[in-house]
Amino acid sequence: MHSNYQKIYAVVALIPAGTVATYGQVAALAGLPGHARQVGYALHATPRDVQIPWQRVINARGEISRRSDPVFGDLQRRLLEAEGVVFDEKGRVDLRRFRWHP
DNA sequence: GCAGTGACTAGTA
DNA sequence: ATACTAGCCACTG
Repeated sequence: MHSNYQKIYAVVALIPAGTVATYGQVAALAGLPGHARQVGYALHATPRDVQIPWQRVINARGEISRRSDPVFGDLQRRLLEAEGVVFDEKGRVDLRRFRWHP
């Protein structure tokens, strides 16, 4: 397991319920500025035994990023809504309201 | 080693 | 406001 993945997982684990963080934000907090794409890749490759709130990481536009299997996007939105995160009519989150401020 | 890929982003039009 | 672009960089075959 790559240590950078562990750093990313550690940061994601800190995001409180009801808030979200962007890929770039997670990368920067993990000490890996400019590695936003790797955050997405790391989450995609998260082992089942590593349990982290992956649903709280969204893109810089406040929306859930498209992936190969859309079913995970639907799951992500439902998980966030269950935590109190509100989506607008275009499926976007107001980052001014819900972004995590560590 | 090289080329393709992707849960990204900031800039430009 | 949306659409496209270039830059990004670890992973994979």
